[in-house]
Amino acid sequence: MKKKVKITSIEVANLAGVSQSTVSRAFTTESPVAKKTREKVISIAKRIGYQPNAMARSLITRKSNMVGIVISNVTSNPFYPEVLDLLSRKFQENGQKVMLFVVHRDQSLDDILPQLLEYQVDGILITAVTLSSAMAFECERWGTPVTLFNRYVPGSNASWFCCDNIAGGRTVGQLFIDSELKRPAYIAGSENTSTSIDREKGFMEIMNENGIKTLREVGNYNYNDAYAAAIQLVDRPNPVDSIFCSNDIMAFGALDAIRSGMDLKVPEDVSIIGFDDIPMASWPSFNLTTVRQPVRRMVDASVEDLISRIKTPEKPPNQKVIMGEMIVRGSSRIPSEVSMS
Amino acid sequence: MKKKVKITSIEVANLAGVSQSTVSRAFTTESPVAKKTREKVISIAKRIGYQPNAMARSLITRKSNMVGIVISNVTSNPFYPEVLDLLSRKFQENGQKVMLFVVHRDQSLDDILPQLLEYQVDGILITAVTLSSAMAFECERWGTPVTLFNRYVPGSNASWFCCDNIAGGRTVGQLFIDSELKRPAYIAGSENTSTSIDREKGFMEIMNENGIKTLREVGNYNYNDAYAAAIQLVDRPNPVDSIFCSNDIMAFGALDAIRSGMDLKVPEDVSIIGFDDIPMASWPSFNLTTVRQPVRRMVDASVEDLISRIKTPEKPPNQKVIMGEMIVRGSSRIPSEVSMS
DNA sequence: CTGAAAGCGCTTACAG
DNA sequence: CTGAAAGCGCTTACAG
Repeated sequence: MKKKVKITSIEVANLAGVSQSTVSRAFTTESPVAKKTREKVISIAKRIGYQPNAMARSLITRKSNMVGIVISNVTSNPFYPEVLDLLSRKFQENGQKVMLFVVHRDQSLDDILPQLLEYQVDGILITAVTLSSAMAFECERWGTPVTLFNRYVPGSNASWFCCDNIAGGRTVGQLFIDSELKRPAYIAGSENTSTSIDREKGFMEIMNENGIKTLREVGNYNYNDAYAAAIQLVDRPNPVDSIFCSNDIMAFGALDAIRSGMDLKVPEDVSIIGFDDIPMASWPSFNLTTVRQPVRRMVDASVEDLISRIKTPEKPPNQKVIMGEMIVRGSSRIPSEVSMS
Repeated sequence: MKKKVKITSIEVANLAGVSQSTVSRAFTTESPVAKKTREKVISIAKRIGYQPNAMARSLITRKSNMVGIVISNVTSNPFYPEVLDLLSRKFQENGQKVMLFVVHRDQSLDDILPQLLEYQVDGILITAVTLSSAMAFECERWGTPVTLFNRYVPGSNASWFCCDNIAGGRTVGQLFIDSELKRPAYIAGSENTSTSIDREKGFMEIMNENGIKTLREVGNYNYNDAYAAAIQLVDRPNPVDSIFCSNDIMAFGALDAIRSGMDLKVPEDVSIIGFDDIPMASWPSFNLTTVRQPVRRMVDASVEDLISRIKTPEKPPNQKVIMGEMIVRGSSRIPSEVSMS
């Protein structure tokens, strides 16, 4: 490969017979340059393959036009690739470049955020990862706004946007009750995530209000653990007749466990409801009743919040909960079936 | 949010009673600094929340320690989130930050690569996207190495690493033949992708060698199109008895179409084989026979190639094809069944 | 509208 | 081992 020869604005200036400042202005839309001068500069630049160096520009303007996205579970839950796709598209539309970090179980945000700050990102969007309040403080000290997607940190001044997980859990509980299901269970995601905790909270509230006892297993937001958990719930003296899984992937595991593992029928023997409404939920193999997360609105809200706080740093953070929607498909008994029988 | 007050190395220098150069050296492992001096500087830096500005550093060192990843299909094929996850992890382990671009159908690489170059990325990794030779030239002119993952550009000096798609297609064809299937079909991915073209090529070679006529539909690498395509192939006078789908997601569509749509049996009526071996392929709902792409080896090879060409720009590009592995599950008839019958 | 000059925050020869 | 100084490639007052 050819030796890297950097072309700078000075060379363009020489070729165009103008000063370096003028070349710089030609590349900034708002700067005052004679139309003819700009055209000449641009055409020479194109010819010799010149483009302004974004590092140098960021250094002097003190904005990088980069945001950091921190995400996890890209591989274990198809919901997050979609979130990432929408987020990155929306940032691109707003002229922000994306510096990406995919977090793994063994990694801590404490190692990642400093790298983002070092690169002077204008803002940070965190999804599917919990932010410690120490790190929240660190970002605040740097003056870098942080927005959380589907997580929250009480008492920090990060913005956050969540699906209304408690309300979602309640809706599922109510549907079970309306369908006259008597032995419900909850399969939790990862124990320490607010999403799983809040969905469980809403679900249990309804069950308690109706005096219904509920079983509980942990599925860690993955297919295999949920598969095993579902077997536990059904392969017992007094088996469960309905399972609420904290996400769709686990619901698929439960579904497969009930049908292939236990040779029972869904929804006749067991009703199953998930959470997310990923595209696969509507496939005939699953046909899953689930709570649809309003991804698009959550993404729009998060990105707009972050961008507006980048523009106006004194803006206070936003914290909003957005309603999901129950999507009834074939994996759960429905109230009308009950009344018809 | 508090006003952004930037802390620079000068302030650390003043507090520590050393020069700014010494502060800089304290943050560079190889630089000569007295151990005590370094410790003092680092501790003061930590206290006041100082970290070197990566932009300024990149400007002078002429390396950004950033690579660009360009990807698409993150949402439509679970194979790519996994690729992205592994790629970004591997780059992180090598101290490279990742600037991410998710490409959509309406977008062209021609708009994206200049942004990457503007930000002075040290190298570019492109996956699931085709690189025009004009753009390949543009990167070469900038001296930025490019590595392709599962794509290739003939005649450019980009590196590339592909699964052996032709061999994979041949293996599938051979399995059909060994299983005495007589009416095979191919469901193509997106028409202009080398992956789909090469898998088809290998498959058709075997069929031609054995004088077997083959049907063909297009599934555009997505579930719904493949579902429709499978119906076409089966709901006809002389229906197909085996379908090779160019990826797993399409195989799921075909599977659901055959079972739920047409009420036929897999593999008794129709054998179905996919390509990728995404995690879902082993779920009981699908239990899919498929060709496993050696993702890990492909990722390792790509990242190592790119990093070594960043370090040593005069290195010639590598272009390698890596063997996949046939994973036989329940969605296809197998030769032994035939011989037993 | 345009140019000369200062400065963004670093790294790194050069000299001591 | 340490400091003073040049310079990375830009943007942007300032003056004309």
